[in-house]
Amino acid sequence: MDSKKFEKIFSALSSPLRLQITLLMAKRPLCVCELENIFDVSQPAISQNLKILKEANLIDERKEKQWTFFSTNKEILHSVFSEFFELLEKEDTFIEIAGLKISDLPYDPKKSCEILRKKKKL
Amino acid sequence: MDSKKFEKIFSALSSPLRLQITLLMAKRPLCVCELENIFDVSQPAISQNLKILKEANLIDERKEKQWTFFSTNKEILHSVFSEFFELLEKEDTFIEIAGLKISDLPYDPKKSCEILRKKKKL
DNA sequence: TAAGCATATTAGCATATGCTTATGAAGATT
DNA sequence: AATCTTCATAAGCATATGCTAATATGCTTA
Repeated sequence: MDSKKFEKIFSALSSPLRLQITLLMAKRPLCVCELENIFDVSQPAISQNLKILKEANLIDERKEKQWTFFSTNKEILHSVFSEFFELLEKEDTFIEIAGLKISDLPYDPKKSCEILRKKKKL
Repeated sequence: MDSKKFEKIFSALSSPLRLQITLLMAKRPLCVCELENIFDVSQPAISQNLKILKEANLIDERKEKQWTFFSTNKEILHSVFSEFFELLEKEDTFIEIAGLKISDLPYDPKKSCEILRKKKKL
């Protein structure tokens, strides 16, 4: 299961500044010079954080005259979160290290741990 | 706006290990000794990560005999993510540092930045 | 072509994070 | 009671993160 996408998005949204920026940019597009004044941080801090949001695929950008306007891509946010919930509800999960599915594990920790430890030794 | 809750949850889910643990525990309750064998990390690493998930309010725990079973609280996940999307769609947002709403900002960066800079100096 | 503005990038630094090993505490088992 | 087992906590360390100041890039306009 590839969860890099989720990690990137959750990580991008885990910083107070980036979360606020994301919420603001969901209302309307904003440029770096506006954001730098709205939040009291340096211009590079804004650019760096926008880069992280961009790499998480969370924002759109559009150049207009001398400015670059950034905005939150709410559609992607919605679709990724939907995917995440599908994964949460998916009936079974493969346990890579042990080469078995979670449904193969007995409910008794004594037995399940023994199975897992054996698998690990191989 | 209080966004600590969201930061905590996003941060909790931003680590590969915690994300995997969360997905597994969504399928069924698991104890520390099982998790420590499923993922190849030390027992304290599991406990510490469960603590972070617990502080984000993402897991339930239940003692049974000598074990403590942890499971993902999917209801809370759903409700918090819903709240997050409401916040995303909320029509207006207050810009604390400038003492104004985002809808008060003109669309022209030249004007908006000037307004913001003035507000900051006060 | 030069100057000015918006944004990106780099280097450097302080703090946060995430693991390990060692140890502690509480309940279960002998 | 003594020992195991399970889980939590603490200390220590390496790496990651997030800012600032300095600098570069690239576009716009005089």
